[in-house]
Amino acid sequence: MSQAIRDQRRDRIVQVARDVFFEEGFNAATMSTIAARLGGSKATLYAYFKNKEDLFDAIIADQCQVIEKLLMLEEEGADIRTTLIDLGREMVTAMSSDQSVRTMQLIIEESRRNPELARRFDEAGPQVGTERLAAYLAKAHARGEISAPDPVHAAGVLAILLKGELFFRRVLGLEPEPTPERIETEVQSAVTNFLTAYAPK
Amino acid sequence: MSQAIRDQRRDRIVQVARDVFFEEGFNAATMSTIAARLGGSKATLYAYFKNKEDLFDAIIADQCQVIEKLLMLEEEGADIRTTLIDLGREMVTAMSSDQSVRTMQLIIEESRRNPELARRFDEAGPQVGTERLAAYLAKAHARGEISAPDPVHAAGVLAILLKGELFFRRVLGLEPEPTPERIETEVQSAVTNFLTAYAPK
Amino acid sequence: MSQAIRDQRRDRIVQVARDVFFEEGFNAATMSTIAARLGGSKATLYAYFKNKEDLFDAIIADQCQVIEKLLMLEEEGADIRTTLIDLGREMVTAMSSDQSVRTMQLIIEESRRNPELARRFDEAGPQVGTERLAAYLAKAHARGEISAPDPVHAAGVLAILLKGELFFRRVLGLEPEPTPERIETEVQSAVTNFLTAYAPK
Amino acid sequence: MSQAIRDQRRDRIVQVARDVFFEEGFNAATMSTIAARLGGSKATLYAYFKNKEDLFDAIIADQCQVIEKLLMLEEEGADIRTTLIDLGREMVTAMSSDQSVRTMQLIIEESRRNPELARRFDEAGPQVGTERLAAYLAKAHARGEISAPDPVHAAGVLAILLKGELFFRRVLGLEPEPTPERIETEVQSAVTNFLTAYAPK
DNA sequence: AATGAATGAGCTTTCATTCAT
DNA sequence: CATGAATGAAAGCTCATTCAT
Repeated sequence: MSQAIRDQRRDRIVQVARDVFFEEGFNAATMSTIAARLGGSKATLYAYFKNKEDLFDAIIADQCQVIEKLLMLEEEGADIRTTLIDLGREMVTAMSSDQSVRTMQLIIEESRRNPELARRFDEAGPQVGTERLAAYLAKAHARGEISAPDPVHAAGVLAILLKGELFFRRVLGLEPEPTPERIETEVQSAVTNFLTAYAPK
Repeated sequence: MSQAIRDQRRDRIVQVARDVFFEEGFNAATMSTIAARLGGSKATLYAYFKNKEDLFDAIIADQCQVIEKLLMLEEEGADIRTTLIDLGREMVTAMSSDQSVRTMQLIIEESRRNPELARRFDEAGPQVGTERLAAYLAKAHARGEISAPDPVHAAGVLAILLKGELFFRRVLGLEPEPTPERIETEVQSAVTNFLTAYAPK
Repeated sequence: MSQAIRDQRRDRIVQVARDVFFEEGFNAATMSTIAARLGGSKATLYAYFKNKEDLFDAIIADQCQVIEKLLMLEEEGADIRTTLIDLGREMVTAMSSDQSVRTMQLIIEESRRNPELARRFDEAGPQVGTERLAAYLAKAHARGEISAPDPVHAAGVLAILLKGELFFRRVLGLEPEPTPERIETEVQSAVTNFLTAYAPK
Repeated sequence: MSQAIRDQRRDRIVQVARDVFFEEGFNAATMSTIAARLGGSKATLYAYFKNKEDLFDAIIADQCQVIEKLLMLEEEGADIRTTLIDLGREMVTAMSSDQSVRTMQLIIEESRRNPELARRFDEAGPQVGTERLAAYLAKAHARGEISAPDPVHAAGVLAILLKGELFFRRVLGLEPEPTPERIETEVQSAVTNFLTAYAPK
């Protein structure tokens, strides 16, 4: 019971700290700010997390889970174009969300200090997406709908076409979160290009 | 004359400071470290740059110029595949160099404080590359070598295919600087995909 | 009955706290460490002792009792040299034990904050020893075995000869606990010197 | 020239810090207090000493020098009793001065953290004193004035007789700095006892 | 113009101590 | 009564920035 309360409090800390880290970046965010925003004292923070770095890591881990969950949609038995568009929409929406982009930016800021973070993010986000695409493309290839003898590589190409310039500009902070319409356009274009390049011979 | 000496000294500061910022990141790099490495005093630094932020901005501006210069190669009159591979190799080499990647990472770290930096980097690097591709693609379309009625968009697609997963992983710190062989493979794959997708109808 | 339990619990606290204070010193020892080692909570500690200082004082008081008990041996009717060696061995063993030396070190660390501690230690340890020596020397003087018209002063001299450089170096942390052989040598030398200096005229 | 000023400032820091450490002990003394007393800022302190421990070590080193200087008196060609009294007076005065006693107390407080300090103090103070006594006693033995075939051991005995109970009580904080009269009494008593014990056979 | 020295402000972290349960 | 959680206060240390020379 007490453990439940502790977990609940811990979650609140993670939430608040995430907001502060998102707003200010790792260095500019101070434990004082986080404690103040929490309405508690710094010492309480340290009762839950050994140090600032640990707290930060916990937040990134949490974000990785959140992002992983955004990629859970099951593909339907529709035709390949519709399916890829559905999968693509989901991926683009997830990866270009403020949540995901800001996480990436923080990870990049800290990647020198802790390269492990980037690895974990990659496994929870981009790689999960690419794997799911690869699985589907393998089946599509088997069904003769596309010609992708190396489905993993093909998935990489599709993934990058989906991310596109948009994602790149997002990470640089040059673009706001895209509207669903914008996402739709990007995804359509990406899938079209992909299907043309990988059309069955 | 005194001005020439001043400019020379300033350049040296920029050089040294760039090394330190690259090695340590914006926050971890201290004015003391830079001054020590320079063999001068901190006060001298402040005689040339109003503050740390200013110095950093100057370094990014300098890097933008450097990167821009890396993209100056003139395309030859060879066939389209060869030409695109040449251009692509140049772009990928430039964009995935430690120089460029580290610059991007620093810009991302500071993008909240100064979004203008990202804009300038984009204009000096990625956009220059894409524009040159667009110009060439327009001509190729006119010659009927590809079907790209919107050459700017096509250039965006080619650009992203060239950057590929590699570039993202580079920025996340997950990959070392690629070998020329690795670059060659990536470029070939990207150009092949592009030419298939944009083949003349 | 409840009081008995309380006393028992208190004793355990004193024991554990003593270990921690001995290992870490007053400042480095934290109430958290003590509570953790105790398997209880800090608040419990405060139910038994008003504050850290109080707890420390209790430990020193306890140590004084322990040390006092080490000096309880009754001297035998043997010849003076044998008797002084027996008494001396006991004193040196007691005073140069880790227990006693560490206590002295802690007292010295805290002597500015609470000079009373040193007084109590002195009364429980060194003074007790000296008094017993004085009592015996008075009798020996009466029996004409030595010439010590001021037996208290003579006892002081003997005491210091017994402690010797060894004790001094022990307190500075320059020597480990002496072996029985080492003690024997020191005691013999001290008693010899003493008996020569205080030989009956 | 600038170095001279730096050294001067450093000396002032050592002086002030010593006072604070003497008054408060290592742990209770804070860098803030020292800086405030200095009229400067903490950062200045850290420009001269890497950290608190370093500053403390410098102070102890300085005190060791001071104490060593107190033991520089050259013994005269007077008779042995007078000479030993002169040497003894000097030793007791030096070793029981507040300066020396407080230094020892601080060293004891820190001896667990840095046992090296105690060693250096021992070498600068007590050992120097004992060595000088040993040198003189060797000569006196050669002249047949005393019987001390092992002059080093004899010097140890004399040294401990000189320090006496007084010194131990000083270190425990039980006695104020002794008056010259008190010192005289102690020294006379010690030398008398020593000369009786080591009288030529 | 260049420098060595100085500093104010602030950061992370710790700890003795106290409540609410 | 015992406890887990919370905290105010402070400590050591750092750094961008500014003077005095």
